[in-house]
Amino acid sequence: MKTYTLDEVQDKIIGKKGTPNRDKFEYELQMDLIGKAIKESRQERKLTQEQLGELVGVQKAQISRLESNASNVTIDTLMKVFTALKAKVKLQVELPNAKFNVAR
Amino acid sequence: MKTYTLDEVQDKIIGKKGTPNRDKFEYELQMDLIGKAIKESRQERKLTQEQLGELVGVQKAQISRLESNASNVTIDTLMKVFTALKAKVKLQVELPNAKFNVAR
DNA sequence: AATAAAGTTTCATTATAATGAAACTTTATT
DNA sequence: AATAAAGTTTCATTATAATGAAACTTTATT
Repeated sequence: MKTYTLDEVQDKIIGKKGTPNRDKFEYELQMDLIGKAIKESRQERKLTQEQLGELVGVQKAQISRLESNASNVTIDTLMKVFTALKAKVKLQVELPNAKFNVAR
Repeated sequence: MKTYTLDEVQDKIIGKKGTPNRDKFEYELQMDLIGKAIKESRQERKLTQEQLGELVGVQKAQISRLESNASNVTIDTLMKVFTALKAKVKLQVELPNAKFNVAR
């Protein structure tokens, strides 16, 4: 099976690190994943959009929109959905250490 | 050189588990902790609110409000801030398996 | 093929997130 | 103690997230 480094794939497809396009893509990628995460979680729970909507307290249309990243969701909305799915959600923030830049 | 299959790349981008850590902060994704994450990250970078504001493109007042959870931030806002801080942010969604409940 | 179920899109409305400006307060520096 | 720097709060405005309803499309079932 052919394999790629993460950087190889990303560089080739979307440009080198630090370039505007790359930053934007990674940023959008995060956003895209939100809807994907909701959809996959819902399917894992074997629920229809309508059923999830009932649990959350919204119409199925709204679930559809959330899954398709139709808008820029708030944390509140995100939590309502994942709570309904009985999912544990964590935000992991990693600050790559800048020490080595200084060490030169 | 470490390589990845396409699936592994996906896992890496999405963030499954067992990811490396340096300065890693894990927060339960709750509204009140978002601000804390921003503040601690900013301080880790030794920036004032005004300096971070310049990087993000907003006034220091806005940074202050974000850090104090004055509102229900959107993913977009969150990403703008963490991108300015050169932080990597991952959303971890865990779906506790219901199998064992049934087993009983 | 018909029908039902599931999912999507559009339109319109309401609530509120995002934000600057400026006054204000708290904390640090001299 | 004075002064400067950093951070907070309030007021007002604009953009948009959240949402239902209903028509519509796609997918599954009979």
